[in-house]
Formats: sequence, C-alpha cells, structure tokens
Amino acid sequence: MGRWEPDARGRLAAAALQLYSERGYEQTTVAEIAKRAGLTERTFFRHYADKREVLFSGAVDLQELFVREVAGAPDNAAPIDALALGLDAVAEAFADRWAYARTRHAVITANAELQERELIKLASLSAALAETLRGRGVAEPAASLAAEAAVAVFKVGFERWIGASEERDMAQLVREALTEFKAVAAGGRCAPEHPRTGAGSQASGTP
Amino acid sequence: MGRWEPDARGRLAAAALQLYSERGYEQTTVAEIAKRAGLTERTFFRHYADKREVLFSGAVDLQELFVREVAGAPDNAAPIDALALGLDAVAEAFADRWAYARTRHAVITANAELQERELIKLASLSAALAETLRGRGVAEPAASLAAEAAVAVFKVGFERWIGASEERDMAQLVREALTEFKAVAAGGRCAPEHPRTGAGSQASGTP
DNA sequence: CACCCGATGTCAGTAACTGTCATCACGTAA
DNA sequence: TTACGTGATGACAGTTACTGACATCGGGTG
Repeated sequence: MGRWEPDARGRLAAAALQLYSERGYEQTTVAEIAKRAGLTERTFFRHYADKREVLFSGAVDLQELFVREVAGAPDNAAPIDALALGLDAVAEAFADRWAYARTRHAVITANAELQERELIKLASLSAALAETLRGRGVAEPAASLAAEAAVAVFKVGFERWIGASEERDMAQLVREALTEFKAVAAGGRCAPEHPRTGAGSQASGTP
Repeated sequence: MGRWEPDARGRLAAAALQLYSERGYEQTTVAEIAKRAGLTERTFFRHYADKREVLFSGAVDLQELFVREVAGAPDNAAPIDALALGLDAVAEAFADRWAYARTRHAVITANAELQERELIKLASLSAALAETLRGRGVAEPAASLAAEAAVAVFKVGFERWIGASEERDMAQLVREALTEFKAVAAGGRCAPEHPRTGAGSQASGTP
C-alpha cells in the first residue's frame, strides 16, 4: 500500500492523455496535468523527464519484447524472418488496446513535437534490433537496413490497424505489409499481391 | 544591398554551429548566438522557429532536389530505380561540403533533441518521396515502404561518408548501401558483396 | 520511541519562446 | 531636399517548461 494515493505515475499519464486529447498538447500546461492527478508540477517532472515523455513510457516494454523475440529466433533463420517473429509478437501485444492506441495516436499526429519524440523512440527500437541482428552474426550495414525495414513495416501495419473503421487483426495487417515490402525491394514495378486487402489496391501501371 | 549588415540569417546559422560545436548545444543560449552574430535574441526567433531549426534550414533544398530527380526518372523505371537516381543527385550535392557536414553531424549526434529534429526532417523527406512515387502510379503501401527504404539507404551511405577517415566519393558509398539493402530484403543470410569496402565486412555466419 | 528513508510539497531561478510597440535605415514621390 | 512608407531590428514584459535546494510527511525498522 502506498503512503499517499497509489500509482501517481499512472494517474499522471492518464490525466495527460485526457487533457492532450481534450484541448490539445500545446494548450495543456504541466500544472494542469498535475492538478488533475492530484499532484504538483514538480512531482510530474520527478516521474517524467519532460512534458512529452508521459506519452511514451510504454516504448521500453515494446522494444524489449521485440528484441527478445528476434534474439530467440532459430539460428538458421534469415534476418528478415527473425524480424518477422518480432513483428508478430508486437502485434499480439497491441491486440486489446485498440481504443487506447487510437486516442494516443491521434494526439501524437496532431503535434509535431510529439511526432519527433515518437520518431526517436522508433529509431531507438531500430538501433536495438540492429544490435540484436549483429549478435546473430549479421554484418553491417545489412543489420541496420533490415532493422529499419522492419520498423517501416511495423509503422505501415500499425497505421492501417489504427486507421481501420473497425477493429481488425493487427498481426495480419503487419504480415501483409511485410509481403508488400519484399516485393518493392525486389524491384517490383507497382502493386501488392493482396487485392483482397481492400484499400488502395488499384495498381495503375504507368504505360 | 542590406540596410544593416547583410545576411543576418547566415550569420546566425554560422554563429550557432560554432557555439554548438565549441561548448555543446545545451550549454549554448540563444542570447549568446545572437550576440556573436551582432543581433538580439528576438531577431534570432524571427529567422528561426526555435533553437534547433537553425541547423536544419538546408533540409528544404535537399528534399526538393531529391523529389525533383525521382519525379524526373523515366516512366518505365521501377520505384527503387527512380529513388536511386535521387540518391545519386543528393550525394552529388554534398560533394564539396565534407568538413561542414562532419562538424554539423557531430553536433547533432551529441544531442538527443537535435536528433529528434533530424529524424522528423527525414520523415518529411520520406513522405515527400512517397507522394512522388504515388504520382508515378505506385500504390500504397509500396510507395511509403520504398521511400523509407531509400531514406535508410541514404542514412547508411551518409554516415559511412562522414565517418571515413578521409574524404571519399559519397555517391559510391550510397550505391553500395543500396546494393546491400537489396540483398537483405531478398532474404539473404548475412553479408555484403563488397569485401573490398573495408570496414565491417567480416561476415561471420552463424554455425 | 527514535530514527531512517522514499515520495511529495514549496520556492526560487534559468532560459526558451511570444506579443507588442518603438526605432532605424533606406527607397520613393512630391 | 523633404516627407512618408516599409521592412528589418531593438526593447521589454510575460508565459511556461524545466531544475536545484530544502522542508515535510508517513510509514518501516532498530
């Protein structure tokens, strides 16, 4: 049992997301977040390094999960296949957080500073994945390029999942993005092989 | 002819890079930059939106050049080949700025806030390239994935160019990175086909 | 009961950034 | 030549993110 109200950190994160969503990130002061959480501004900065970080505390867990899965892939798996295992696991972890992820994503896409923070978190993820691949014997720059590709695939899959009108299976969307990525990298002219996917599949070739 | 000392904007950028390089980004105040440029803090913020942006005013030109080259590629070129033309042009544009690019890059890699800004500039570049590819008839998400891949290739090539002990041909390094990238995406197990490249090419396969 | 310790509150201070108005140096037209 | 317009700059007050130093609170431990 806490000596004060429990989970100050969680209350701050919840209050921040609410306020950012209600009135916008820039129109929200840290003092207001702290007040809604029943704390002071100074305490906010003891839990979070800055006003943005309160939206990104989960990034560490995401990265650890992704890395663990890649590291645990069979020794004979190619880099891109090891990364695919990590993508699957991450998609699973998001499964029951569709509504939360949507709200958070809307807040972030509405503000450039928050996008910057998200990008550096993804860059950190990419760097960790590259390091893991190197540990599996993959040379540079193959490791870094493969890691960046995996993050790009994740982003595409995530945004499709978030942007869908109803809740869908994120793992499936990510796998489709990976398949389309391989086609592009192989030098394909245009379009995906998933006309059943729905959106944006009218592959108009240039004549 | 300017009414005051000419090129206030350029003087601010030069002063900022000097000070960031000498004593670090965080240890430099905007007032100090302005003073070295013979101006006031308020004038700094009339030329640059914030303390970071002073290092990134060239990003617009880079993006325009890259996009122009991709848009001008032959109609029958595959996405990845169109992007390769843009990569070549950008590498050319950097040719005579090795020392400047090194200093600037060192400043940026030493500070997380500056890295965030750089990442969002690259994301903007990626978005512009994806839009250009869509204009060439490439469907989503192939366009976005190809664009992100091109930016990743550029980053690898640029960092190798900057990190080299002597000045080398950036265009060549970028082309090598592109070749290695294609191999990874195709599902290759390990290493590059350029053992002559030097650094990091001891491809240790997992046993 | 005395003490320790971690989480919080209080308060002063720095620096990034903004809004507002005054001022300056030049071009232009009477 | 002089008066006026205009765009760039200076001066100054104000908000807010963020930090350091110190006090306080409440529970556990000897």
